[in-house]
Amino acid sequence: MITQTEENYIKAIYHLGQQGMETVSTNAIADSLNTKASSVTDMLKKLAEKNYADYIKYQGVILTKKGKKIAVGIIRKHRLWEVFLVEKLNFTWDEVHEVAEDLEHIQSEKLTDELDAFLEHPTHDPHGDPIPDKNGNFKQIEKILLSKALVGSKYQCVGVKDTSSTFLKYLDANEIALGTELKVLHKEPFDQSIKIKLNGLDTTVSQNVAKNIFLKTL
Amino acid sequence: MITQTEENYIKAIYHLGQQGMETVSTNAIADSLNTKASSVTDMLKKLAEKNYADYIKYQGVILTKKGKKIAVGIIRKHRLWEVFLVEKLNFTWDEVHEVAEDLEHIQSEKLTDELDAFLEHPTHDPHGDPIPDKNGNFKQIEKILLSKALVGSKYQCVGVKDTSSTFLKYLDANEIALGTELKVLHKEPFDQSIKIKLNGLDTTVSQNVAKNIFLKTL
DNA sequence: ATAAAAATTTAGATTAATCTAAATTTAAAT
DNA sequence: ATTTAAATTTAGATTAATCTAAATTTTTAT
Ligand SMILES: [Mn+2]
Ligand SMILES: [Mn+2]
Ligand SMILES: [Mn+2]
Ligand SMILES: [Mn+2]
Repeated sequence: MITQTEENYIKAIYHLGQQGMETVSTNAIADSLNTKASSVTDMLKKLAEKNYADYIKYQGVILTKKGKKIAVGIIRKHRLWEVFLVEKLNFTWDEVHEVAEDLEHIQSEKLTDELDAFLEHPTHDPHGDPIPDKNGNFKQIEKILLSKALVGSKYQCVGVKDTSSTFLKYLDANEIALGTELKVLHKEPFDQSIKIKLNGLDTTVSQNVAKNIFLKTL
Repeated sequence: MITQTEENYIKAIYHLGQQGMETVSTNAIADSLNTKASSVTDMLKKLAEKNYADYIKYQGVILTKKGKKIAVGIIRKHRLWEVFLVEKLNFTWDEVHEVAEDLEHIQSEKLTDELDAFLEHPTHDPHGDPIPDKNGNFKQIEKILLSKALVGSKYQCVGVKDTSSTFLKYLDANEIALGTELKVLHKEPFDQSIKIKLNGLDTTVSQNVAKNIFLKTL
């Protein structure tokens, strides 16, 4: 039996460790879950106790195979629900994350698999993130951040890092969506802002924005 | 802020009080939620404290207007999800209740209303129970239990009281479904079992079964 | 009207998740 | 190599939900 709270911690560890391969610090988890470090320590002991994670005092935590499997299952559900909300229930991409945060904890293998089939086995969620299949497999496509793109090259927008409503609404307002093509015109040395050609016209985005847009080379 | 547990208690009180009009006893709630009476007492104090219910020590509990509104909202979600699972995700009517028990607690007005629209505003769930609309309104159709039906009369099956998987599977095996027409042939005085004509042939059902099938007079 | 039975509440514990403040360990800086 | 700072853990409390066992109230039966 696994609680919703345990699931949220496991998912956070997975994401912070980039697929659960790296060791994750107590404070990083506390920040990402908006809790205090002492609460995290308590939970890490429990997760280790239940064999979802390997944890060494003061040294950080890393998911076990069992923990990774749980994480991928939750992420699969989260992303499938996001697709459902956008494709079937008229949600916009900035509205889905919060609701999916709860729906991802519903325990029913049949529900998940039938939802997957109903949506015709989508491979990516509304933010461009890949959806694990029933066996937990998915391929991360080659993508780079706009902040690391090369001046003069052409790219296609394939994902976002920040999925907050404010950021996604900013992208909407500036007509940046998944699939949008752009060319990097200039990178300002002073503040790292980037000028791009987008839908015919020139736009400048801040470094903060550039660090949250994933691109694929064209 | 309302917890999932509080919601489950409120729903139970609503159902036990037949739309929350009657006073409900501590033990009745404990039975229906599989908890102990002492736990119920604690929760009743809390529900009263939060103005979801009026509670008098030793005298029972009844929902306030605020409590009833919560209850109807949860029931609306529960039944909409049941329709979704059957209509869109290939669940059978005996599989939906358990999952809906969790889905009913997802808090998102947009989700509920869009789901309602996506399903084309269904009026009844897979067990024949009416689905409250956005304002909490619904009409209970005139229905009687098979156990109280008149010998010689014709009826149509419009609902079930027990929604357990075992009971619903029994009905499937005996080809009794919503919409099925039947005629009451005989009521056995000894054990209250009832002989009915169903799909052309004669069947006998126990009193226990008869007490869980709702009929509409034809 | 009493006594016995049933229902309900209280008292005292337990488990999960969280917090603040203090103690400890590790990392960084002189 | 010390000292200082940062990160992490421990100690001790708190809130929600639950339980068992004991006490109280209400109901039922004599
Ligand atoms: Mn979550
Ligand atoms: Mn997403
Ligand atoms: Mn429920
Ligand atoms: Mn139902």
